[in-house]
Amino acid sequence: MVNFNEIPMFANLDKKFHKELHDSIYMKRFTKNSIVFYEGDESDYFYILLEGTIRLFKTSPKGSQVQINRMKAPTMIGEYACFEKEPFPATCEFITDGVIGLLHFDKIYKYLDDKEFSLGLIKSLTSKVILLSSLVHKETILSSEAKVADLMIEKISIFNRLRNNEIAAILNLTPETFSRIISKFKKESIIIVENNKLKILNSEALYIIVETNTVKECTNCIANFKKQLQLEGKL
Amino acid sequence: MVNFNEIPMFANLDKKFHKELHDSIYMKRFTKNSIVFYEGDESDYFYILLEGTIRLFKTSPKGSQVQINRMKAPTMIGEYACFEKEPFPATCEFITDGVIGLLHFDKIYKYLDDKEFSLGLIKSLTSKVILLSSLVHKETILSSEAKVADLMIEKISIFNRLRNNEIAAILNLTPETFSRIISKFKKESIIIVENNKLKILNSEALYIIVETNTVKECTNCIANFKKQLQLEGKL
DNA sequence: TGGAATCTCATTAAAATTAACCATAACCCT
DNA sequence: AGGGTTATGGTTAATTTTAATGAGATTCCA
Repeated sequence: MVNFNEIPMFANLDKKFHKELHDSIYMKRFTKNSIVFYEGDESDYFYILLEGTIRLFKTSPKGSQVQINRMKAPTMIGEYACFEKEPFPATCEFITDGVIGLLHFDKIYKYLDDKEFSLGLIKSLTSKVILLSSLVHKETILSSEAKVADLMIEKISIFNRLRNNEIAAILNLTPETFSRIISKFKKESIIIVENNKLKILNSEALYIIVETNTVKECTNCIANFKKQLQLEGKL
Repeated sequence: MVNFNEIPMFANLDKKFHKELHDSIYMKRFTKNSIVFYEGDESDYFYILLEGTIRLFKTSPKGSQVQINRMKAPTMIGEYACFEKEPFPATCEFITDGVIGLLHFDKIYKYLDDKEFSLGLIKSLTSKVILLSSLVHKETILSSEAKVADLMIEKISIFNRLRNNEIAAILNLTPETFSRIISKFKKESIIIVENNKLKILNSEALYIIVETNTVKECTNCIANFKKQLQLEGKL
């Protein structure tokens, strides 16, 4: 049973449409790792993620995956592709089990008479633009180190929730590169791991990394060296 | 004098609004190379490009520019940033002389009552999503060679209209890399330049480059070598 | 008006950088 | 113990950076 009040786009849609929505929406259940649609597919349906988490990714000719983003229910997927009658630019895969609601484009068109619905759709689209534009920023401006530093600043919780493999995928880095960067940050005393929780010791350094795209080799080396000498009573 | 019928978003807006638009729009003239707004600026105004051509680009910490796209009048610029109250993700610079119309966000909000206007705005947003998603594709999936090949397939005219410098900027390549790729394509007899016009000799090869991301080193070398030998009568 | 000086753009080569790729070892946990 | 995960070393590929050069155009001024 779908509660449209929970879905931002439909929440403010005139209630008279809700009954009709219930009748015209087609529900489909997916298991973990199953594919909702492939990059290049076309569709006349809106995909509404009602339950679970999905990820969108592109596949390069060599087979490597570039992750666009992860999305949690409730949200709309690929609505612009439908509006523009364009093929999906990415593959959609479930990370968990979940449910997708399918709604034919023709229905949507009718709802645009409702200002609140239009506004909801516009909001949904603008948030996609923001998302893509931040992706462009990450992929074109930030170096690998800056990507990691940026994620630490923005969403430190991810580092304690997900495996390093998955974080690397989110950042479109190889696990090796990611691991090396983490090691480097530890060596620089920018971060530390205490009882399996990552803690930021020097957030100033992280900001500098994001802004300049580089970690100065051994920022704290001299300071550490002095401390070492002090401990040994030589200073 | 602005003709709103020429601007897709306003064209279908109820005519009763046109008079009001004329009164509330603030026109600003720009010269070539002047900046409309900088990456990070915020604004409560819609920017409507009425005359001329602009380009949007990001600047990396090292000072290099990543071009997002070029746009010709008439079009809307950065409408999503305004909707989301987000800073502009890129700098906007005039390539030619031109005119921008500024319209306060509050006005826009009112026009959303008009379904055609909403739809126009939605269209404008979806086209931005498509644009960004194709940019993501170019920057994350395509190799340098594939980028050039792709542009040759999609818009050969650009190669005869713009300087190599500018084409390189559009593709976010250094002029050197771009030049090398062009030389390579010539050597591979994929393209040829006749009276300053670039012509594609082997479009099949271009498609293969885009799909596989690589030019097989000297695809035609063996064939050419055989031909050479035949000409010399040694075969 | 001719020609030197200056600029811009294009090309080429060599060096440096970044991050992926490959292989292998270490590490955990259940 | 063994599979998934993480770490690390060595190598390679792609592209940028730096530098040098050339080819046209433009300016400037005697």
